[in-house]
Amino acid sequence: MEGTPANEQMAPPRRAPIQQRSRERVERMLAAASALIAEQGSDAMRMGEVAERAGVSIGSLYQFFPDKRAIIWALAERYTAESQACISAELKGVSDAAGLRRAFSELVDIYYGLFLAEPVMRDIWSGTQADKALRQLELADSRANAEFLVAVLKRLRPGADPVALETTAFLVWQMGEAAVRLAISVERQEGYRLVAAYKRMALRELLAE
Amino acid sequence: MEGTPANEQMAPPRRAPIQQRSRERVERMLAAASALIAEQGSDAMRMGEVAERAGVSIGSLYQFFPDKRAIIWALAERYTAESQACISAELKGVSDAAGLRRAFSELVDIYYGLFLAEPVMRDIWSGTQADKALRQLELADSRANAEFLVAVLKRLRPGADPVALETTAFLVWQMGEAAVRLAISVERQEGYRLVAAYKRMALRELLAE
DNA sequence: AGCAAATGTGAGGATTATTCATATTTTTAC
DNA sequence: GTAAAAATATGAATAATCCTCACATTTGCT
Repeated sequence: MEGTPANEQMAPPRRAPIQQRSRERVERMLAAASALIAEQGSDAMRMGEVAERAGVSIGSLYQFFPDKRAIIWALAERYTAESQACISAELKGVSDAAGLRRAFSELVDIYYGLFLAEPVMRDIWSGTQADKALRQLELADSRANAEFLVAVLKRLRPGADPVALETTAFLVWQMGEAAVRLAISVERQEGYRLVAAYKRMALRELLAE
Repeated sequence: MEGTPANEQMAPPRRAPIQQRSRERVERMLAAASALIAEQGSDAMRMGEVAERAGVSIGSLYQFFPDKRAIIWALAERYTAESQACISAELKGVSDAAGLRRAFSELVDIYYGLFLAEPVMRDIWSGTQADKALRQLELADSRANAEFLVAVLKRLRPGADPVALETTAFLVWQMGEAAVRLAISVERQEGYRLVAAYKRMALRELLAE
């Protein structure tokens, strides 16, 4: 599934690596792409350079990735899968307001920290909107994460309208992504303030009514 | 100034149109670009096509715009200037909570409506993050707009910490842009709910404490 | 061994942003 | 009014890249 965004308007699909050999080579390709993105950004990443650094031919690259975007998509998918697991774990046991406060604050900090520490993630997700497939992945990810939040909210406010909870959770989550992206693109000091303000704002909404 | 983002890492600057003749031609270039973006998106917009549709040579295009991004930037700048005037007018006289509620709600509706109605704006601002210069323009715009909000907040809450107000206003504004972009990329029905939820969330924050 | 499927290769096709030497028009200087 | 200077116009040619494809090699299987 990796490297093949299930999406309309995509390039012709490629074969998935079956043999051990090709699986290892695909790993090298992704590693090379990751390194290049970290160094120069995904826009400046050249397919020829990825192939060279991975020690494979340009043809091999295209054997497994239909086009340049697919490589970036594959990297993005790994990040989302990883963070989704983390989010699920953090929110799993929460069942009261204090617990939500703690877990939510923790999550935002982790997410913010990830963006600060991972240039690749920063690059990929700041260019999100330009790419239909990536945008789709982000929305799906956000919805999935919002679900965990909805589960918590249902425990906290059993009487509330489920649709309203969905909406709130989804919105809060997307606002969080936007807030973190904003925070990393301003001075560190101001970034902290913005993230803190977001936490207050989000928790006020989540715990209100 | 148009067509020349004041920014690092930009292409060599071009001459500004001085004579009547060239000013009209530049207008035609921008109109052609706008039409093409509306039809196919800025990514699919071809420089040659812009020139052809504007009835000028490809060389003339590059006489006034250093590169493709500069054309998009020039269009974006017009939108921001226009909406900034609108925002300023709407918030100018607000001096109580009820007034803020009304004006803010109005502004969000206008902004949401603009995005729904203007394919060019939608295209440009959904690709924002990918382009450094555009991102810069967006942040500057957001800060400017937040200032109007800060002015109102200072009237409403004279005792509050100015820095906190700045932070809140800036964050709320950016969240608004994110919320509207989110709203237009989901089903209409859900979009409405999300925008409404954003309004509640933002106003709760703006009027709190 | 021998066949089929999977994988590997890199020169070359195709597209497109951008440049530049040159021609034309407008403004300015006298 | 005229000549020099500045502004503007042009499009063939350049350059940079993504991606394809026809053919070579390796692996898995019987």
